[in-house]
Amino acid sequence: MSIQSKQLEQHFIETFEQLLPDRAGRQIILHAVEVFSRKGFAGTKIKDIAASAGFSQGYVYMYFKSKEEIFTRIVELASTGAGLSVRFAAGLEGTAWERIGWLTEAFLAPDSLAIQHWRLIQLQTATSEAIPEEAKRIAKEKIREPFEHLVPLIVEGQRDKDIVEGDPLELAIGYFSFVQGLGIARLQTAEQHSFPSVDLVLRFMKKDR
Amino acid sequence: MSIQSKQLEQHFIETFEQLLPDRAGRQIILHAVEVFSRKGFAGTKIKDIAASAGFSQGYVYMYFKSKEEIFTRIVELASTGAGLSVRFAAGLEGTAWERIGWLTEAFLAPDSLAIQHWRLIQLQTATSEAIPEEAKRIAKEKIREPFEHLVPLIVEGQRDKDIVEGDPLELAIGYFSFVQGLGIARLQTAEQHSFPSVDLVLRFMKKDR
DNA sequence: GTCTATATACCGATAGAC
DNA sequence: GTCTATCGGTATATAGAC
Repeated sequence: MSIQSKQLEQHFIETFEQLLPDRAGRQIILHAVEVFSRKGFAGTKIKDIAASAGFSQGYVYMYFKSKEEIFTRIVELASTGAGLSVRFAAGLEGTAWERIGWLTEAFLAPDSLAIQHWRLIQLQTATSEAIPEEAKRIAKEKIREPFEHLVPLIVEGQRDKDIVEGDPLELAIGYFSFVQGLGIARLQTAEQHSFPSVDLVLRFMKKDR
Repeated sequence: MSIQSKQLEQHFIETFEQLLPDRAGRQIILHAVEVFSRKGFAGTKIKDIAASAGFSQGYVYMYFKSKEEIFTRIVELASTGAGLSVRFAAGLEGTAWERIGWLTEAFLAPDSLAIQHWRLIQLQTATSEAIPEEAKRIAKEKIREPFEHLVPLIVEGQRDKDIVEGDPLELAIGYFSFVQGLGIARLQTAEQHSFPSVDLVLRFMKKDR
């Protein structure tokens, strides 16, 4: 794994460290992310989160006024983090093609399970109606950010003759779809070998050689 | 849209027509697919399904003994259908590359919303723990089938020099991930233009030209 | 065949004890 | 600072009415 993609993962983790509340509230959020990502919003009981964090059921309400509030807070963090990751990658030293490669490497890393959990939350937010209205609103509002940082990177790569010609937004949608799909596939397939490499993933947008 | 991918869609629909029960049971299943796909297993109330199908809440229990049974039955149908679609595509007349193209076309068709709903159920089954144990078991058991039909097709495409060299299973995982990711993206992005074409999607596995 | 009414259980949220 | 007890609402599943 490259130094740059490790930096990216580190940046991702540090960003959340800052945004998270202190003490018990932090424990609750961190465990809630994990439980929500496995069971979904409706399938998660406050008792599950409390048990996971090592507290009693009622104690959670000392820090959050409702299940909705916990979920909405998490969606806000996840949505912000997605945009920041891409922005950080875009700001690294290197060609556009290299920077996209590092970003992809970080996204596909099998051991960055933390990132996977946050992405599962985003997935639910995107596909399920049974989540708080405010969470939906926030997610919808922030979905543009990753695209806003990736599209200029793609345009630069096209100028460098590394990326195929065509609508940069179409390429960006293809990119995030592919990466998102692989993140899901990684969770369901047991076999970690035979998993697509960064080079194979980026081949769809690589200019003919 | 090609004749072949229309045939594929038609085959998909007809397959389910046969597998579905008669009369009210069928109506319940069809509406349950739609509601489950929008709200998830835990987020769906029997009342929602009943209301959607035009029945009272209690009436549903004349045909199914529990919510779990409805969901499990749907997962079984969806899992079977996924394998059959790929098998049908593999059996069409044409080169391996053409057949993969038609399959992709059918998968990405924006108007085949029925297919999208079935796929969302599969998505939930793959990513959520808050679903019936038997549904998980069935989904896990049947996930191999689409791969078993696509891998030989990829090998054939490699022999024809249309598909890049490399582990066919890796390419198959990449393919289904990409298509799955695009299916999700289609549901969240409003803009239907700027959506990746079949050619762009398949570019990642196309042999250098 | 279809609906209404209800038993039973569970969960989110609150209040009060230690 | 943390837990236990409980209230009120809601959902599943059943039973009985039309």
